[in-house]
Amino acid sequence: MSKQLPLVAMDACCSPLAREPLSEPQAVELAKVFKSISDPIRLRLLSLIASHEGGEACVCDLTDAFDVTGPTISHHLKVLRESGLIDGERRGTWVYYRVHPEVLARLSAVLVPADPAAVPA
Amino acid sequence: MSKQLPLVAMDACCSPLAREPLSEPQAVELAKVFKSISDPIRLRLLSLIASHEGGEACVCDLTDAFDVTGPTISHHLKVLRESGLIDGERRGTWVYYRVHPEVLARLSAVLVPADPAAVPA
DNA sequence: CAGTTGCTTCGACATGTGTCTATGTTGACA
DNA sequence: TGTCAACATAGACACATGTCGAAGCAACTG
Repeated sequence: MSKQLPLVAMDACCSPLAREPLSEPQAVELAKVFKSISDPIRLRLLSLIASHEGGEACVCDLTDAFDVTGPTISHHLKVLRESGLIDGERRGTWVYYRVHPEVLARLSAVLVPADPAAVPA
Repeated sequence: MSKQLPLVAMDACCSPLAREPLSEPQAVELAKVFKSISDPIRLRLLSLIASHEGGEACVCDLTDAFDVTGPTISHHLKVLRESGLIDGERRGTWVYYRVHPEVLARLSAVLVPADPAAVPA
């Protein structure tokens, strides 16, 4: 269940996008991660897991929050897993997912604009 | 050339993803913006423009940095434009693009993880 | 005006993506 | 062991997306 990319996207990504031009390999890896959060259901899944009490959520909780079938949720969780954003663990009958905050933090850092005045309070 | 979405994605997006669950409309609008930066060429375009001297770059500069044709670059610039991330202005023969740092800043803010300890120095 | 250059738009095509139903797999429990 | 419930995987299909060549538009230059 801990099958995920080795966070390759994160090798040399912490310099903000607006500070210096991204290299092509950096862009390729970053694009994969951004693609994984460029779907409304995956964004809400990520948000539900990250904001859930205890920092983790059961798949059964997640499935109930959407109008799509179980396999579809399973597919989206797999995409998030393979991008390194979340990880799942089976405990008994249920599977619990939690986010990797470092990955989230690095994505956030990449998008910080060059102009400090543009950063909201 | 200033044809862009009215930044609808930004209506109520500044609360970090990990703080409270995203609403469905919020997720839909955010997903559009993230989708626009989920392509390696668009990420590099954004980075080239944002990090360029004076905060703006000519299309001619951008086209030279890639192995794809002019129409393809034009297409990617349109996608970035329609997501509200950049804006273009014609000055004489050339068209210059610049980023909207507020949009970048808000995307960055949404991705900030809940755990403060996870934010890199 | 005609020609040229910079950039965009159009139309076509191959590939990628989200969704479903059907089927596996894993663990609990009788 | 057999059965049930929770998730995952496989295969299929409609639709979206990235790319190109061809054509259009705008501005400079003779």
